[in-house]
Amino acid sequence: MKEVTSSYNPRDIETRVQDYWKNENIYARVQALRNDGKAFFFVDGPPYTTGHIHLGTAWNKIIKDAILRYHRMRGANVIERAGYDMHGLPIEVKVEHQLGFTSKKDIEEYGIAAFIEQCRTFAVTHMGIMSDQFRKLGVWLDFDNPYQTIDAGYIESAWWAIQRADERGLLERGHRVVNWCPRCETAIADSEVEYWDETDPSIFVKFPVVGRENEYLVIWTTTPWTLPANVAVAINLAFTYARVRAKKDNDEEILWIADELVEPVLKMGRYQDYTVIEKVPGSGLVGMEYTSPLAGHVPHQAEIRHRVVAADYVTLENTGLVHIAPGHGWDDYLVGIKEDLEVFCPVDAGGCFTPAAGAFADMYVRDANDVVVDALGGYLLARRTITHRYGHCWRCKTPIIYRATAQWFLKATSIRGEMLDEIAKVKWYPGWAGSARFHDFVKESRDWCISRQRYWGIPIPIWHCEECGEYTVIGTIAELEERSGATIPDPHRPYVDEVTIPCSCGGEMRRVADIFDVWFDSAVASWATLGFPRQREAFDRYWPADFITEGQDQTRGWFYSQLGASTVAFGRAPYKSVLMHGFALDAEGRKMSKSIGNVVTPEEVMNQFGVDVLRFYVLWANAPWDDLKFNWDGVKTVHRTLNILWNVYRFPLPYMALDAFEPAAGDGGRWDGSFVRAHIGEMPEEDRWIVSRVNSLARAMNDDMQEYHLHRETRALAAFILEDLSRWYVQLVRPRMWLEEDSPGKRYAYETSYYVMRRLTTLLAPFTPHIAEEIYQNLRLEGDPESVHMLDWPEAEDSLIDAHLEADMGVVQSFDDAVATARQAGKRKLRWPVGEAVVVTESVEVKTALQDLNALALARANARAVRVVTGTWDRILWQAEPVMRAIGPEFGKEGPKVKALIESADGTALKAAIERDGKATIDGYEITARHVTFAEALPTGVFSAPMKDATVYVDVTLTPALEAEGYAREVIRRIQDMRRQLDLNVNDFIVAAVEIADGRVASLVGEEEWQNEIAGEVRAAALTVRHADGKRPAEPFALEKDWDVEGVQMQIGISRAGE
RNA sequence: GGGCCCGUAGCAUAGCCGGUGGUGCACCCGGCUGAUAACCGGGAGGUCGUGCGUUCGAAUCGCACCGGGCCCA
Repeated sequence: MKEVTSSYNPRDIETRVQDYWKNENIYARVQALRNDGKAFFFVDGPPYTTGHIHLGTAWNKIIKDAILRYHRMRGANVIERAGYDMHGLPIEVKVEHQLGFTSKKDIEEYGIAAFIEQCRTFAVTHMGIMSDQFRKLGVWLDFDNPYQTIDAGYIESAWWAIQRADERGLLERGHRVVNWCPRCETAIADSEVEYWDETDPSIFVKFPVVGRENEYLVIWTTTPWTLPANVAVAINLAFTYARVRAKKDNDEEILWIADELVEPVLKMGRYQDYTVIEKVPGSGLVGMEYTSPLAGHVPHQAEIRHRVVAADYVTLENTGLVHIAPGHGWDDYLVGIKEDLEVFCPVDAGGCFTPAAGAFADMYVRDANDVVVDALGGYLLARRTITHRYGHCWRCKTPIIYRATAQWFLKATSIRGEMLDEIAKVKWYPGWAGSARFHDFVKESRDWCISRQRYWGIPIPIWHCEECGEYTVIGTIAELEERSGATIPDPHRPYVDEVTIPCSCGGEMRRVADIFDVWFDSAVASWATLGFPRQREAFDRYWPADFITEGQDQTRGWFYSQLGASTVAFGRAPYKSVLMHGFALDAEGRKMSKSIGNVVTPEEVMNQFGVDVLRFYVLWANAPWDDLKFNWDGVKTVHRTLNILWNVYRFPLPYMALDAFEPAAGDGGRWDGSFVRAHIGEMPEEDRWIVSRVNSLARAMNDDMQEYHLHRETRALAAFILEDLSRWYVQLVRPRMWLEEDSPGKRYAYETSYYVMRRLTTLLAPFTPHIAEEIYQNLRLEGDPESVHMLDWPEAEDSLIDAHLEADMGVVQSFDDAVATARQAGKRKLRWPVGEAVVVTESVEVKTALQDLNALALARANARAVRVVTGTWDRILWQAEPVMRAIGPEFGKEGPKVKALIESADGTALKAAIERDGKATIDGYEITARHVTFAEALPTGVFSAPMKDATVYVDVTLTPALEAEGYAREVIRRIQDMRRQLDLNVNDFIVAAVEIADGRVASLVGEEEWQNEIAGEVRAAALTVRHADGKRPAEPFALEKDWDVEGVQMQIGISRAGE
C-alpha cells in the first residue's frame, strides 16, 4: 500500500482506471470469470444512431451498468451486447438534408442504392461516436460487437418473425386510415406524430336534407379539405336534436342542431331569431339523407347517398353533428366499416387532390381549405379560426393528414388477451408500471401498421404475384436464395427489390415495395441479439431475457413492440422482468430542449466532476422510476461525498506506510477478513462498531438491490461514508494512528480501517467503478484478484453485527452533539476541558449506553466526568414566575407587590416549600401552586442542550487545573500549526520555546505535567516554557511567531531538532 | 378528454399499510487545524399543491380541483 498525497482528482483516476481495464482486458476477464455462473440474459434497448448521447441516455446506460455489475459480482454469467437502432426515417431525413433533397422524387433520381449507402455511413459513423461516449461512462456492455439492426443476420430475425405472423394468420393487408406525412410520402406510426398548436379554419356548414325544402343538417369541421370526401353525418343516440326555424334578415331556414347547442350556433351564424319546431331524440335522425354542398364541384359527390348514422364518440360540442369522411379519419373509418360506408379518399401520397376531387384536383390539401370554403357559398353558416393541437411528422415537422391507404398490419387486436396475460407474468419495477400503465396501454392498443413507403429500413419480405394475386412471406435469406435462385449479398433496398420468385401459376412474384416500421426492427432484438434464427443454441439456452430496463416513454415503444412481436412469434413475452425508469428533466422539472436552452450534457458533468460523480448522482438523486430533475447542487454534494471518501481512504495510509503495515492475508495470499473475525472480541468499541456498521450496510444494500432501489443503495453508501466513517470513526481512531510504539490498539485500528475500506470499495464497485478500482488497486494483496470487479458481492457477516453496540453508539453520538451545543452556548471550545457533563434521563437505553461507553463519552465531551442522573439533577435551580391571572383577582391592588415578591424570591426554595406543604408564605402573603409556575434556571456556568430522550448539562466553570490543560492545548495547537509551516514530516523531532506574557498562565502551563504533555504531542526533544522577561531566546529558531491566546500574548519558536 | 406517476422549507429529497415532519445543499453563526484548495458543529427556515371528507387524530386514507411529467385520444 502506498501513501496517497494527491487530493481527489476524478479525471486522473478515471483515465488511469479505464486504461488499466483496457490494457489488462479486465472486462473480458470478468466475463470469463463468471462463465460458469447462472446465466442472466440482458437485452440492451438500442438507442437510435442520430448522434450524441444526452443525459437521459447516459442515465439509462448507467442504470444498466450498475445493475449488471452487481449481478456479475453475485456470480451471474451476464449475457449482454450493446445494441443500436440504425434504420428509419430520422436518418433518411438527415441525409436528405445533407443532400439538399425535398421529396422522394429527388431520392429516386439520385438512386436508391447511393442513397441508402449514405444512410448506412451515417448510421455506422454515429454508432462509433456513441459507443465511445458510453465507454467513457464506464459502461461495461459489449461495444466491440454490438447488435446492429442493419446487419443481414438481424434483418433475418425480423423476416422470420413476420413469417411466423403470417403462419398464425396475424399478418394482414388492409385499407386503413393512417397518419400520413405528405412530405415524406409515407405512413407514419402514432408514435412518430408530434403535437403542437396550429391555427386552422373552424367552419359550420349546412348539409341540405333530401326531400325537404330549405332544411339543413349543421355540421362543424376544422378541415374543410376533407369535405370533398364526406359520405355521412354522425349523431349521438344519447342526445336530443332540435329542428329550428331560424330567421336572418328576411330569410328563414330550417336547421338541425343538438338541442343544447342551438343558441351558440345560431349566434355564430348571426341569426336574429329562431323558434324550435320540434325536438327529436338522436334515433329520429338516423337514416335521414342529405346531399353534399360540394356536389357541383366534386362529381363523385353527386353519386354518393349521404345519410345520418349513429356514433358514440360524438360529443355535445359545436353542433352535435359530426361530418364523416372515412378516407380521412380513424374514427370516421371505423364508423364507415360498421355502417358499410364508402371509403372515398381523393388525395394522393403527396397530399394533393386527385382528379376524383373534381374542381379541386392537384391542389395541396391544406392550401385548398380556402378554396373549399369559397365553394360552399351559401352553405357556409359561419366561419371562425381555431388554435388547437395538431399532429406533425416527427422528422420533417410537416402537418400530417389522415389518409386511407393499403398497408400491412400485425393484428395486435387478435392477440390482445395473450399480451395482457403475459404482462401479468412479468415482474415489473415498480409494480404499477406493468399492472396499471402498460396494462392500460395494451388494453387500448390497435392493430399495428408495420409498413412504410420508404427506403432505409428492413424490406418487408413479402413477394406478390400480380398474375394470380398470391403472396408469399420469406423467413430467411437462404430461403429467398433457394426460391429465387439469386444470391443475396445485401438484403436492403434496392438490391432485394430486383429479386423475383417464380409463382406456381407460372407468373412472377415481385417484392411489395414497402419497408418495415422502424419500431419493428428493435421489436425483435431479444432474439436477434442471440443470432436467432441463424443460430439456435444461444436462443434455446438464454431466451427470454431475464431483465430489461428503459424509460417510461418506452411503454408504448420498446416494451410494447417487443411484447407484440414476441407474442406473435413465440406466444410469450420476451422478458421476465422490466425496470421502468423516468425521464431526465431540468431543475424546474421541464423537459430539456435545445430551444429552451436548458440542456445539460453528460460531458459537461463529466468534465467538471468526473464520471463517478455523474453516475452516483443520477442513481442517488431520486428513485429510478421518478423523473430526474437535474440539479447542479446535487452533483456538487455527490462530489463532496466522494471527496470525503477519498480523504477517509488516504487518511491512515501515511501511518500504515510508516509502520510498513501489511494486512493479514488468508489462503493464497488473498485477503479474507479473517483477522477481524478472529480478533473482534478484543478490539476497541469503535472498531467493533464500524465493522458492525459496514456489515449492516451490506445487509441493507442486499435487501434494496432485490427491488432495484438504486437510490437507497447510493444514499446508504453516502450516509455511511459521511456519518459513520468520516464524522465518527475517523475522529475516534485518530489518536491510535499516531501511536509511536507498536501496540495491539494500533494494529486493530489498521486492520479495522483496512477491513472497512475493502468492504466499502466492493459495495461501491457497481456504482462508482473507477474510484472503487483505484482504491482497490492500492489496497489489494498479492493473492487478490486483479480488479475490484472480480470480487464477489459481500454478504453481511451476521456474526460481526452488534445491534446493541450500534444502538449504544447512537446514544453517544447524540450526546456528543448535545455537548457541542451546550459548549457553544457556554462559549467553551472543545479544546478546553470541562468539569462535568450531566445527562438527565428516564431512558434505560441512554443510561446503559453512557455507562457502557463511558470512556468514549468522556473523551468526546472532553470532560473530567460524565454522569447520568435519573429524576432531577440537584444542581438545577428554579425561577418562580407569577401567574397574574390568579394573583390579580385574589390579591386585588396588592397584586403588583405579590408579583414582585414572587419574582425576586428564591424559586428553588419556594418550589420545595410548595411541593412539601402545598403553600408558602412570603412577607405574609400566602402563595399556593396556582399562583406560580417554575421555570428551570441553571446555575452559573452550566449550559444545557437536549438530546434524544435526555437533557445534557455541561458545567464550563474553569478551575486552575482545567485552565492549565486548556492553555496547554492551545500551545500544542499553535506549535502543530508552526510545524506545518515548516513543512516537517510527522515523525520529525523539534526543539521549542514558549514565552508567555502572563505570569500566572506561564506557571500553569509550565507545570511539569503539561510541559511533558506538550513535548510529547508536538514531538519536542527539548521544550522550555517560561514567563517572558523581555530577553530574546539565546538561539534563534527556524520559525518564531507571536500569538494571542485568549488575550494572553505568547511568543513561540521552533526548529527541527539537530539543526 | 382519458390512463399512470409526481407535487413536502430557497433548491433537492425521506417519511406515505394514520399517532407531535427527518436529511442534504444553499444561508447565518461557530469550531477544528497530524484528511487541510479539506473537515466538524450549531442556528434559522415548513399552510407537507388547494379544498372537502373519513377519523379521537391525516403529509400519510377517500373525493374534487390546481400544477408538472410520460403516454394515449
